[in-house]
Amino acid sequence: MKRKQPPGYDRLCRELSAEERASKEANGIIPVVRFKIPLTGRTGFDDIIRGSVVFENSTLDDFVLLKSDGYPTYHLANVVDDHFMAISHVLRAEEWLSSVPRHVLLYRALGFEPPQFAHLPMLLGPDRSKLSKRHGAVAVTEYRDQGYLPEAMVNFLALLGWSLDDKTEILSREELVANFTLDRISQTAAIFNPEKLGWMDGVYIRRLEPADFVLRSLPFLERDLPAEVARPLDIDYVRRVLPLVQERARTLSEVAELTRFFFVTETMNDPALLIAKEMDRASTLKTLKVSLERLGSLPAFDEESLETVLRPLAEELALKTGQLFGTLRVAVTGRTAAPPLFQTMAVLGKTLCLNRIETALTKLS
RNA sequence: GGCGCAUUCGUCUAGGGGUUUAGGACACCUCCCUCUCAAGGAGGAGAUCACCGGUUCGAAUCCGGUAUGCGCUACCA
Repeated sequence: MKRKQPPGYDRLCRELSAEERASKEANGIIPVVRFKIPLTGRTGFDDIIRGSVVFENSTLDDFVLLKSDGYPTYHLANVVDDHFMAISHVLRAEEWLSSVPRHVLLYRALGFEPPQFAHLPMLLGPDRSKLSKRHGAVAVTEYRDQGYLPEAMVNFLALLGWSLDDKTEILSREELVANFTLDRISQTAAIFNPEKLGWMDGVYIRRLEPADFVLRSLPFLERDLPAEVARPLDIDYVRRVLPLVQERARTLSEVAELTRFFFVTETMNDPALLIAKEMDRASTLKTLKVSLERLGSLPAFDEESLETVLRPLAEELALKTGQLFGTLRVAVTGRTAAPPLFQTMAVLGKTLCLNRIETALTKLS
C-alpha cells in the first residue's frame, strides 16, 4: 500500500497443475485454499438499507477459505453456517459491506441462495473513528459496571441509527420490539454521545420503583462505599437513605458518592464551608450554638418537626433561610450540595446530627 | 493507492419536490420554582440542509461532479 502497489494476493498459484501442486506439497509447503474470483464482470446485491451496491470483480482478490491450519476463515464459515441455519436476513455493521461480494460469490459457488443483507450504520468514537478500546468502553458489560441500567442502554443504543418518529426518545424494550422496522434505520454512522446516555440513564433511574432502586443500588454501595463502613450494610437504613438521592443520580455508581456522608463517621473536612454568604465566624458559631439547643430539646426528629423549629429560627436570628439551612447542611453532611435538609437530618437521626453540629462548632472555633 | 458507503444545529435525529421562518432530544444560556444540589416548568441561542452544477414554475428533498469523513483492502472478525 505504501509503495502504491495494489495489495492482496498476487495469484501466483491460481493455475497450478496437479504436478506443480504435488511438487510443492512434497517440498513441505502447507497450502491454504482460496476462492478463485472471476477475473471479469461485476457482483452486486441489494442492501436493505443502502440499496444497490455493485463491485467490479477485478477489484476483488482471491481470498482465503481454509487456512493452512485447516480452519475456515470467517468468510467461509459465515456463509456455510448461515445457509444451514436457514438465515434469512444478515444484519451487521457497515464495516462488512465490502466483503459482501465475496460472500455472494461464495453462496453462488456453493449453490446456496444468498440471504437478504442490511448493513447498519457504525458506532463511532468522539474522534469519528470506529468505536474501540481507546474510546473507553466497548463491551456492554463495562457500562453495566459503570452503573448504567440495561434498559437505558438498550433505549439509547436503539436510537443510534434508528428513530421511531420526530419526538420519541424514551421507549421500553417492549415498545422497541413492537415498533422497530428496518426501513427506519438511518444510513449514517453515529457518534456515541456519553452525555445523552447519562441523561437517559437518569430518566430511567427516576422511573424505578423505590424498592427496585434500592435493590439495584445495593451492589454498587457495597462495592464503592469506603472500606471503613461496616458490611453488610444495614438494609433498613439504606432503604431510608436512597429515596433522597434517586432523582439526583445519573448512574447507579454515583449513588455511593451521593450518600457517602450517611455512612462514614468523619464528614467535616472543610469548616470554612460552614460560614454562609454574608456571615462570619462569630455569627456562624452563634447560629450553630442556638441550633444545637433548639434541636436538642426537640422531642420528635422528623421532617415536619424540624421544619417547624428551623424556619422560625432563621427569622429569629435575622438570617435568610438559605444562610441557616446552608450552615446546618454543611455541619450535618460536610458538603454544600446534598438532599433537602430536613429529610436528610431526619434520616441521619437526632444523635448523629447533634454530634456533627458539635463537631462543626469545635472545628470552627 | 484501489474499491465501497456516507454527508440536516457541537452531538443523536425528523423531514424524502411546494404544508419549513427546517421540527424534536442531549449539551449550553436565561428566567421561574426553591434551604443547596437535582428534578420540573417557561424561554433563548445554535443548521446559508458539505460544495458546485443540472432537472423543475419550485429542491434539504431528484440527478451528476467535487470535496470531506469513514470503512474495507490479513491464513481477524
